[in-house]
Amino acid sequence: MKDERFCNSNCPFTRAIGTIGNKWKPMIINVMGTRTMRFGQLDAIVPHISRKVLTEQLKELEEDGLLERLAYKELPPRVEYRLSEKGLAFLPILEHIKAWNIKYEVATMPRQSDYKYAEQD
Amino acid sequence: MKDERFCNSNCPFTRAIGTIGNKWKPMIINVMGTRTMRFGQLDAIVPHISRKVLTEQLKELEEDGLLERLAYKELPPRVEYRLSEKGLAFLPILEHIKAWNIKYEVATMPRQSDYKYAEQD
DNA sequence: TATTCTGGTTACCAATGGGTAACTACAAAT
DNA sequence: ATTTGTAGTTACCCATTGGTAACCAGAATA
Repeated sequence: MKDERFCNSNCPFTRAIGTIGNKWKPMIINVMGTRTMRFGQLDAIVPHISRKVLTEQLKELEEDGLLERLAYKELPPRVEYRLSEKGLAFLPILEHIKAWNIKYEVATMPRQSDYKYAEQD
Repeated sequence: MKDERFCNSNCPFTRAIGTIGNKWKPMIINVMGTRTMRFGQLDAIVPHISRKVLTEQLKELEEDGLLERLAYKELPPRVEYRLSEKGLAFLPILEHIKAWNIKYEVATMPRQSDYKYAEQD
């Protein structure tokens, strides 16, 4: 859930953090990139996320205009998600974060045996 | 607390999100900017934060090399915080986020009567 | 007939996040 | 002698987050 105190702030930066300031949304946006993806794909690719949380976060991202949801009236259902113009405009920021981390990170690298989930990159 | 699953990822982006992917750290970094600030100042200026949470987040930011802590051996104690090179390098990213929000935000503005706390900006 | 497939929703429970208030040390000021 | 001021720490407790598993529709497949 979004923090209403932040979203109701008079500061645009505070409002931005209220909107995308958690760990799940940047992960989802980064995974989607310019692709159109279905719910099941996102569930499989976004690391460590559960269906419940994915559903919540996708709903909020749609409400905030970061992504578009296309539901096909088929059975079994098919739903496709893709970033809106606003969402796409956020991608370069995520690239900066990645570059920043690569440049400055000093922490020890994880052992190969430490990770169990497939991730992009 | 940081999410160890994220911080132990083999993906640099995921690790970055594990490090700064919450709402408090971007807020603290943004408030500090290039200034040197004392604990009490941060407590007063960072919106909605409590001393307990501020303590935790400052400790993690220091551990992750984003800021430096200077404790003077005086009474009453004086502690000063300022961003490290790594922390300063994160500021442009926050500026991008602010600009992104100003450009794309469509949500309704808060009524003046809605906010009670002084904030910078 | 039973299973599979998809994109959810729901109930239940455990873990985490976060707020408040009290407490600390000790010097300086009142 | 008491209050003030700083930068926390701690205990206690409530609220939020998040995980798991079960369940749904309804057509296609075996």
